[in-house]
Amino acid sequence: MTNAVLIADDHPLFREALTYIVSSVLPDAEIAYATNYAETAAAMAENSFKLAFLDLNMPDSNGLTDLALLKKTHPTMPLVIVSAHEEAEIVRTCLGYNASGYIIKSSSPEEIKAAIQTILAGETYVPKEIDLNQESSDSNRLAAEQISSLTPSQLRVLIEIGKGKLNKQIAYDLDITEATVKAHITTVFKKLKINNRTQAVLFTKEHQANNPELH
Amino acid sequence: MTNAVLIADDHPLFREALTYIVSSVLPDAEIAYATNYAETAAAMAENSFKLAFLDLNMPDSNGLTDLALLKKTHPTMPLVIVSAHEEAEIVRTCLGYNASGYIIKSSSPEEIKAAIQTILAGETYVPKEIDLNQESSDSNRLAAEQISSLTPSQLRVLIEIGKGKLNKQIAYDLDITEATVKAHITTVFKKLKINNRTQAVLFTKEHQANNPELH
DNA sequence: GCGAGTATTGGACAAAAGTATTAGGCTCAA
DNA sequence: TTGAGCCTAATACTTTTGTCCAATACTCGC
Repeated sequence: MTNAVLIADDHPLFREALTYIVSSVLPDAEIAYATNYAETAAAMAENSFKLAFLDLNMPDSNGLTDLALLKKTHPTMPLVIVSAHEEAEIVRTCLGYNASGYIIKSSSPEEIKAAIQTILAGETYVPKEIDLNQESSDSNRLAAEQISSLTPSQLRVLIEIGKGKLNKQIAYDLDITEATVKAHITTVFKKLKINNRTQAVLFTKEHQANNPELH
Repeated sequence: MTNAVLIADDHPLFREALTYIVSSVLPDAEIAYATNYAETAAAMAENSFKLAFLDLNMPDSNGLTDLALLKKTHPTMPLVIVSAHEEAEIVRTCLGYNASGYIIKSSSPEEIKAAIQTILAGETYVPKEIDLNQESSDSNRLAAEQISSLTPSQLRVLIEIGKGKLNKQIAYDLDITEATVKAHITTVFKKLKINNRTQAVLFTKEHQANNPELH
């Protein structure tokens, strides 16, 4: 069991504040940082973290598909979403993707500290003002199920489609052949019940964690 | 010169409130209503309005592309955006698409009344707390220029692409042939400096009026 | 009326997307 | 170790996308 903690957030001030709070709970923790999604994935591939904080609004973030992929590739690592958004539906949706908790950035240090302790104890944490008795909307739950049913490779391909890339480019960037890309795409379309890549783009955009229309 | 005014908004309460205010300024105005984008376009095709209020967050709205298309097809009609968003950048962007004004929904009735009077006098109105001295971001201004350079037909096709439709479906829905659709698409891509339809979807999504990332 | 810009369409073509099928190699759990 | 699921890949094929070129027609301002 390592002592490492990852903080993935593009705001320096927030990273610093969170570092301070984490240190107060885990004085001997080694804290690693990521300031964008690429660094986050790389850090998690190299190290195993006891706990990771993740901002889904980093510049290169792909929203909930990122969360799904990180959870698929590191199923046991507790992943806490940190975000400025306070909408209950967004919080519920993140939990639907198996996040271990959700911290609102404007929370007090005391509350964040309590959140960390709760999560380290193996429980999930959400701000007390969020009503979890109310269920996530049908469409959001369905989307969460569909995205969670994708394998890591399928998620990676979907994310690249969401950037507007050609199959050829995706193959090059993921270091696989175009035939493999196509095979994954066909499976993804079936699982998401869509027919073409423009609908795939719309699907991912509708399920960005920062989509205020998340209904 | 007609006396008709159009209110396009999907919130019944807001429509009612706005009706009341408009009546106080224009007692003999005939007020028409639309509760989604399709009705809005239809109403404007049938009647000529002295003034139109437009909510860009209606369920079937395509954001700023809608605004651009309505302005193209009805260049002289004063079009006022009504929105809950208070971000200055969004306001500036709407003005970049030649809206005649921008009303924040949480404004007081007095302020809205003043707004209407200003616009009827032929001037543009923005909430006084919005700083118009600061310029819209380069990327937003460029996008506004690019979208404004599109012809009505090109805008219509772009909007349909943004819904994830096939060329064949677009042709059917717009009642033109697939050859025409393709011709428009090729021109749109050149004007927007993009290469394929997934990038077109991303382009329109980035320029929805409700995009909080509008930077 | 003339010319410019726009809308429309067709045909031919190249490129990309997408499906179906098959198959080898891999890991992991039963 | 056997089977299930995943990743990979190739082949063959159809459909869709996108470009280029050419042409007709309409409208609007000058």
